[in-house]
Amino acid sequence: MARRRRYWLVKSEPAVYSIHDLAAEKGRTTFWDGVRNYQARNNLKAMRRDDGVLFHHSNARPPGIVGTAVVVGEAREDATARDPHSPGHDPRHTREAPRWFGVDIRLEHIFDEVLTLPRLREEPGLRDMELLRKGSRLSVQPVTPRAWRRILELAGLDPGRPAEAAD
DNA sequence: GCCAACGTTGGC
DNA sequence: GCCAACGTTGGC
Repeated sequence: MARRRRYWLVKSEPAVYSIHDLAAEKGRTTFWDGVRNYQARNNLKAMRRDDGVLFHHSNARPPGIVGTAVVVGEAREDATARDPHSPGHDPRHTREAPRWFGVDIRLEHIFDEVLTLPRLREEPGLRDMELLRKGSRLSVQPVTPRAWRRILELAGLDPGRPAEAAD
């Protein structure tokens, strides 16, 4: 009955919103909003409570994966799309017919060291990651269980809950 | 700062 | 429906 846990990766520019900003939030939890790409939005909508999230710093020096979070609430309307003063304002979005969504995530771990893109590229097992594809821009992307486990190993963490254990 | 990659827009 | 123009992302 239980759905298998899924894994995701979200990007954020640390100058805009870093993992340390997430750490400073009440309950270390935030509503992940502002996504304005349909594929990324569809990934947000596919997220379920307890899914694992890799937190990536883009446009950073160095860019890389800096920690993990967990999905604590499923997709709901991104009200910033209704705010005329928001850069993500979209007049096609209404409360009644929402077009854009966000999810609630809670910080789990901040890695001791950034897993930089060059470091990740050294890993044969991670070659297929969307993140490492040339020109990859998708800001919310799926991660395979295998990649999740490898990345947590590289970060020196126990991959945690036995994600692949019998349901 | 450069620029490749890619999504979106809008004329036709 | 096509596709050129344009804007954005994000590594380097």
